[in-house]
Amino acid sequence: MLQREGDLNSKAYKVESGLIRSYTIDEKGKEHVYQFGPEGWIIADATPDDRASKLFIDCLEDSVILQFDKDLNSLSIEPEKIVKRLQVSQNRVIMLMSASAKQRYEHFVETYPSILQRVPNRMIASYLGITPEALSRIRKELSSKK
Amino acid sequence: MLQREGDLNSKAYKVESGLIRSYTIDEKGKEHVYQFGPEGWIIADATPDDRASKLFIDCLEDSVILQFDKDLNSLSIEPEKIVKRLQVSQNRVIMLMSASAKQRYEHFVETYPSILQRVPNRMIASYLGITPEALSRIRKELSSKK
DNA sequence: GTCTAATCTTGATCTACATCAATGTTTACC
DNA sequence: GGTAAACATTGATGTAGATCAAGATTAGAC
Repeated sequence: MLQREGDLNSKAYKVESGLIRSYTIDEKGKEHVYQFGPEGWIIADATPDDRASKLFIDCLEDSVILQFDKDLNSLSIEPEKIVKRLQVSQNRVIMLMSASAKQRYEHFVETYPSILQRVPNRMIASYLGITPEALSRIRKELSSKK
Repeated sequence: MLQREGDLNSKAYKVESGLIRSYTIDEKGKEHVYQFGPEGWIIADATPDDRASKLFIDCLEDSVILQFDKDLNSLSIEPEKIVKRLQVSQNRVIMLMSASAKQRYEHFVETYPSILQRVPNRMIASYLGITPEALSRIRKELSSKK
């Protein structure tokens, strides 16, 4: 566990090896995966530094993580990385608003085939914004089609 | 209309006055508002510059817009603005995944009270990821509570 | 290996929101 | 100021995906 909800929020985590994730827990106690972070990715809570963090961050595999301050002046985070994250986030919003659960799953499979192998289905479901049961049925349907 | 889906995607738009919006149109022809841009905001499609744009951008009011290249080297966009947009986007994803339509509407009302006055309800609905009918019923329910 | 706990699957039922259709209400333009 | 078009509301019905519950499978810990 690298960071909890409510923690001070000034750190970013660069994944050297392994796999981490960031997620929220809602009022019903349900987890919602915001992001997976495989090797090379930087994971951080984008809420302002002086506010309490909204995200939990933890490791899904044995990992080597570089922790550093995310303040802008130090420019410790490359701007392209931020823009890249914005791309991902924009895409995610559009998918959540306009695509069905099945379409979102297919898109995930195409976009992150390697992550698919490495995390349990319930976390994929959580990332997609659906329940494990719904994902199971989608997978069944897709596999029978082939 | 400032930008269409499929256009080359190297521009950002700074709103001096007025109000603009970015949105997608899905395969069924339905609009999905990605962002509203009131005075002071910068609106751009975050997809890579060399790819075709996924977003339409147009004006909702008579507006004065500054258009400029969004390439990073020129640093024409202040980094804080990008981080700010990332915050908004992260929040949006979390809301879409974990909150009901009613909660999302209440959050919108608190966060962007001024925009509420300036755009038709159907665009608010679109931003929230629901239909105008659903929004109408939510509003009815909330107003009767008071 | 065996036992326990986590995960995945399957079925039955429920619900939030979508869709469709009709009517009412603004808005804007000649 | 009348009239057409856009927008908002309301009701009836449909549906994707949630929830609940019960097995089946897999994976770690000893």
